[in-house]
This record gives sequence, structure tokens and C-alpha cells, in this order.
Amino acid sequence: MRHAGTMTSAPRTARAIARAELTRAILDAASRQLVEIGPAALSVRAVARELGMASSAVYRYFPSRDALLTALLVEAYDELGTAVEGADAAVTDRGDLAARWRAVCHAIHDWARAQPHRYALLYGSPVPGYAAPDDTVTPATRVTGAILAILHEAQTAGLDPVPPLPLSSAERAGLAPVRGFVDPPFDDDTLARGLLAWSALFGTISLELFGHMHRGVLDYDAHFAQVVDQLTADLGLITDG
Amino acid sequence: MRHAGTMTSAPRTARAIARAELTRAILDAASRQLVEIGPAALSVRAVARELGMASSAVYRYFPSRDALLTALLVEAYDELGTAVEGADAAVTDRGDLAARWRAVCHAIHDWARAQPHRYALLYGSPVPGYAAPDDTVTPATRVTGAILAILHEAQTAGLDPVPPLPLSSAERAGLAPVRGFVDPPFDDDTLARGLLAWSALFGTISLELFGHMHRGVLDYDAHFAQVVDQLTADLGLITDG
DNA sequence: TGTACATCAGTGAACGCGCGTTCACTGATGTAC
DNA sequence: TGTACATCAGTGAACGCGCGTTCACTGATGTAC
Repeated sequence: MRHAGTMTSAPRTARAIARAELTRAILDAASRQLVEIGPAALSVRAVARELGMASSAVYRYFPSRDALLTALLVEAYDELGTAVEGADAAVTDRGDLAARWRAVCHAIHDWARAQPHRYALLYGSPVPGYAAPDDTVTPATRVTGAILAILHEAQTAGLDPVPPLPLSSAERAGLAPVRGFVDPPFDDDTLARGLLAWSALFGTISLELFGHMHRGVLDYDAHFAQVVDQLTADLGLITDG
Repeated sequence: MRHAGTMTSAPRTARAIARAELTRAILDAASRQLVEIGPAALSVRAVARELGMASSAVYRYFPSRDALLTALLVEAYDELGTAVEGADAAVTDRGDLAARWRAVCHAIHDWARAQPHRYALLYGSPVPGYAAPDDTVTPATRVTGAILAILHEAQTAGLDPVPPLPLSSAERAGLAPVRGFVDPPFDDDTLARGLLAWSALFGTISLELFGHMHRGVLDYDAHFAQVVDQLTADLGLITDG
């Protein structure tokens, strides 16, 4: 029994081609819906209407509204992951960790700015009544993975972040999972500055996109660049200087 | 023509008392709805149902669903503002800016943890199709106001943050609005470290509450305390030591 | 290459439910004299 | 203190609309021989 729907290899039959195409069209239409009415109000019927098909037909492609939402989440995480990994990989001098870190940060920011509603889907309020299944975990990991890889290389290369406060013992114990994401494990200083940079990075983007800088900051791009540069310095990624 | 609904002074007539009480009950029921179905799906009919009244009766109190949502926003901002200002004011040594900053940060965190859905209403994804009217601006200002006041006192007291990178000219120009929130205006260093702390503060809370630390950090309270301590140090709020 | 059968995509009606908002109306509360 | 009128709260029906999901069905595509 071969299953047809993995989409990893090129489809052969006309049916498979049509299916792949319509699956895409449904996801695109759903994505457009996200912009106007948000994930909570995402509607199978509206998607079908936009595509000019019966609402029941959508159920040939996604078994439920929540499955459609999950597919949107997975796709958004994957797109962002691809953008981030691509930006990282585009830095030819692999040892220039400051450049890689900046590239990753700006890739996230650029993607978020271009797709604010999908950013909100990933990093904004959780959708009430919807629990993301395990399928979303792996794609969600890619962004943090890219960040952690850079921090880990910095540690291995002996780059020291601006010395943070010593970790409390509760904090040290509580960070066991992150510490073990890499081998050899993160030291305290990298961990502390790394987590702070992570918070500041997504905090800046969220505050910007969700409208909280509106009355205080005029030039979002300049501000973001400044934040990233500062984090680069605090993480000690600038060699020599 | 006296208007009855300002709610600033105690109501006199039985009608006014009943009105104030039902207004509260409606807001409370709406607030409870927020937890289960989120702001986008907030429903006048469901609120009325919970209170055992006709849905049309709610319109005697709030002219529309959006007005009800606005009232929830204003109330949430005000509650958070009160909590933050109260925490600040509870620090008896007004010159101990580190203690005041810590108190403010933990007040925000505590409130957000106790009321995650209302935090999400304020700092999560914007509600699609809803534009917050000007009524929400003033209450929204209280939290940032408390933070800015502390930073401003620190600057006046001559406390120096950990030296940030020099601001680019674009960034310097773009920060004109925040700079002028206080008099004398903020200097570059306080501004840079202050905005970074602001981002890290809300970034940490949002990442925690929206589920992104789930796989990496075990002890949220220890982590938040560590972040706040680090920000306190980076802001240079610790005198002597 | 041709036929017979199985699989699949898409339809349209239906079920049972929800929503925001308006409106004419009843009955209670408040106020002016 | 009592009466007459105005104001207001709350009702229930209605308008016009939306939703997710199921189901029996048709017609096209794919496959085994």
C-alpha cells in the first residue's frame, strides 16, 4: 500500500498534481484569511468560497479546521526557519559569528515585517481553544536552533559575552534543558546573555509589530538595527573590533 | 443637564446603583469569556446568557461589541497600571531605584501570570478588525510611565548604565519622541539601555506566557528574577553594590 | 489496446448551532410641581 | 405627601448572516488484467 500524500517526491498522476495544487491554493487562501480575520476566526467555508468550491470539498484535503490551522502553523514555522537558515548560510565567512548573528536577527525581523499576521500566529497570543499538536514542534525548533548554533560556536571559539551576574542556583537548575541542547553544554555566561538576547530580540519585534512603539520610536529599522548591534556586542560576538 | 455615568462619584439613586453593578457584572462576564474563547470571539450574546438576561439588554450598557472590548482593554491597562504604580510606591526608600525597578518588573510579571489572557489582550496579537480608540491611550501609558520615571530619576541621580554602543544618527533622530517624554530629556545611554530593557522585559514575559520557553526553561520565576537582576545591573541602577 | 472495477474529488443539501444589532413594547424608577 | 409625566432597564421576536461537519450522490481518474 503506497500512500500518495507525502509531497516529498514529485507527483506522477494528474490526480496527484491537482491535489498538490489545490492543497497549496487552500493554504494560500487560508493564509490570506489570517490577514483579515485572524487565526481564531479562520473559516473553512470562507476558504472554500474564495476558491469557488463547495465547503465540503475542503474536507478532502484537511480533515478539520484545526488541521488546516496546524498546517498554517507548520508552514509558517518552516518558511521562517528556511529564511533564517538561508540568511545564516549566506554568510561566507563562517567564523564571523557577529555577521551570522546579525543576519539571523535581520532575517527574522524582515520576515516578521513582511508577514506580520503569520508572525503573530507564531509568536503572538495563542489561539484560544486550539492546542498545537506535536507536528509543530520540529519546525518551531529551526529558528532557535540557528541561534543556539551560533552561540555555541562562539563559546567553542572562546568568545566571552559581557560578564553577566552569576546565576542563582534555582536558575542554574532551571536552565538544564537549554544547557543540554548542545554538546559540550553551554556555560552559564553564554546561557544568561543568550537568553537575554533572545528575549530582547523577540520582544523588540513584538512590541514593534503589535503597535507599542507607535508613540515613542519613529524609525523602526534603525531601532532594530541598533538593538541587534547592541546584542551582538553584549554577546561578545565581535572579534577584535 | 447632568450626566449620570461618569462613575467617579458614588451613585445616588437605586437605578444608578443597579447600573453600576450590572456594568461591572457585564465586564466580569466578558473578562471570563476572554479566558475561554479569546478577544476575537468575544460575544455579546454569550455575556448576556451568562448573566441570564436578554442579549439586547447588554446594549443598554455598551453600545456595541467593540465598545465592550474597548472597556475591557481600558480596564486591563488600568489594573496593570495600578498594580505597577502600587508596587513602585510601596518601595519606601524612593532613592533605591534598583528596588523600584525590580518591584515594577515583578508587578508586571505577577499580573501577567495571574491574568495571562488579559496580558495577551494588551501585549499579544492585535484583535483583527478592531482598532483601539483613543480612550485606550492614556491608561496604556501608565506602565511605561512608571518605567520611564525610574529611568529618568536614575539619569538625574547620575547613575550610568553599562555603556551601550553609540547611537547611529538615524536611531538618534528616530528616538526623538521617547527622549522628550521627560524633562530634562533622556541622554543616549539611558535611552539605549532603557529600550533594550523594555524589550527584554516584555519579551521574556511574552515568550514565557505564549509557550515558547516550554522546552527550554524549567523554573520561570527564577528565570524572570535573573533577567530582571541582569537588567538592573545593565541599567546601572545598583548604587555602590 | 481495451475493458471492468476501484478509487477519489467535488457537489449540494442538510443538521444544529452561533452571531450583532434593531425595534416596538412593558413595567419600574425618578422628578417636577 | 401625592400626583402626572418623563426617563430608563429589560424583554422577546425578528432580520440577515455566519459557522463546522456529515452524507448520499455523480462523474472523472487510475489500475489490474
